[in-house]
Amino acid sequence: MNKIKTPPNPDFRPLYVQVMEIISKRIEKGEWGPGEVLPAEPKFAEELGVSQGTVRKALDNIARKKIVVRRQGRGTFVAEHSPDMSLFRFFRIVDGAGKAVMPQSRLLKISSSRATTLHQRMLNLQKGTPVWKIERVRILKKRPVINELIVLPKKLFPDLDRLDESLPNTLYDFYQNQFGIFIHQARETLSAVEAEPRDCKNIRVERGFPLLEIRRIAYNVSGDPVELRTSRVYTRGTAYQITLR
Amino acid sequence: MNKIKTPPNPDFRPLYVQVMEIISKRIEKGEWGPGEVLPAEPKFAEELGVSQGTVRKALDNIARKKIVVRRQGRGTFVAEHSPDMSLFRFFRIVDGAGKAVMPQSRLLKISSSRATTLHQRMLNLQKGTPVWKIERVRILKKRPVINELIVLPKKLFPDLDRLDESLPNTLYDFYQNQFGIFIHQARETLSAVEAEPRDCKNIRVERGFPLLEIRRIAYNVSGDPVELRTSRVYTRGTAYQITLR
DNA sequence: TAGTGGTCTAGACCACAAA
DNA sequence: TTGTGGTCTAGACCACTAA
Repeated sequence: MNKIKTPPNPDFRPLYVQVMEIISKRIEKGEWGPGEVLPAEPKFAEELGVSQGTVRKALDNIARKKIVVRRQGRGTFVAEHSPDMSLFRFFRIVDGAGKAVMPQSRLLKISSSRATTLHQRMLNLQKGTPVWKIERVRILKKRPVINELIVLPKKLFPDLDRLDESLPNTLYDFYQNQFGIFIHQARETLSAVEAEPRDCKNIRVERGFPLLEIRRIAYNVSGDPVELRTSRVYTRGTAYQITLR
Repeated sequence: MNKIKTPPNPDFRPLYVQVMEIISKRIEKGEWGPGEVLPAEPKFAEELGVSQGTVRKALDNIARKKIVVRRQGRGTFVAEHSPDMSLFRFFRIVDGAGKAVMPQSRLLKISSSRATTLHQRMLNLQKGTPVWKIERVRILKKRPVINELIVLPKKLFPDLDRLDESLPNTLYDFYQNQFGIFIHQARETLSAVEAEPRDCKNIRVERGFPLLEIRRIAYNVSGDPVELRTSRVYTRGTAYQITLR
């Protein structure tokens, strides 16, 4: 390592920030996969020529960004999705009592298509790039409540259609295990819309009924958009809930 | 200080957590008001009988919770609201381009009332407790887009009606300056609803038009609910946007 | 028992702000 | 110049995990 710790330091950002960047980049490159253990703090300290305290501060910060998980007595691990945590981290739908719920999914169709102008802009794609379209209905207490359309670039999700039988309820652990794509952040844009014919059919409401439309763009660890998801939600007995701090 | 640092430590939580709690409580009690400077790290360290590093860790954590603000070379200050930051922290409405916007407000009415069953449950009040009701319309580019109803316990906001002329656009800095109430957190529940007669009049939509209803409960630093706010938003050219991490 | 992360200390130097 | 928070180090001990 000659990039850091050549006193006087040629890079004027704090050492621990540089260490954060080095380790984050190595995780992004896949040097350690989801769930794998990283070298211990003293190893990093020696390798990078800084004190263990500095490595600790760097790793603590990376852990706060949920890129790694620290476990006392065991080590520091690359974060991974589990069906369980998906529920709380990216899914904000609650029932009438304010409890988080995870509706079951019924897959309608996986089809092959090309990026529209909307997809281009949202997913940062070239015009006409091949994409997958996944249509699902999500069901709560035997009632269909969400009409869901997911758009994915084919390039990142090769042969997705062959896996349609094994498509699980929570997709982000599936993306991680099948395609090595870790969803790290998402931006959601919400509006109120009228039910269209497709909604009427899938979630059994009358034409024009007010639905909550959630448009989500999901990003990987590098900050590139990876998934575009549009959910149209029936909000009688369900709602979208979030805490602002 | 005998609560901490009497080796062997009778309280088995980490020292810095105990220090966090002590300082937080003293802020809650109002020992230092919004914007005021706290004692310096070495002062706290001596007073509490711990090292400066432990105080530092405690204050860093309190700062992450946005209860204090740290300024290099100046000191550590109790957090305060400004009209500017209100925009980004608790107001999630964006325009068509995804830019944060702050609509202007037009006050319709401040009235005196008593807590309904809903208010009781949401604001943790006794039945029939006196409350204020503030009705406002919020305007973006000369178009009314949000119909807003705010419910506040009278006890916490005495003589609010006398201040109706000076009611500003952003209320949380007003609550802080006029009533010493610092809004620290809020929970929002969103659903899609049909426009009611009142909405039709205030934001000029037809009966039944889909609106985004945002129901917000705002909490003070102690975690007690303080404000109940219902906003019904016209979402053509505006939307609710949030980033999940 | 050995190795991991978690806590705590003491002390040094730096960057920044105000008097 | 003084005092603040920010960074960095070195070393100690603790709590937890796995072999």
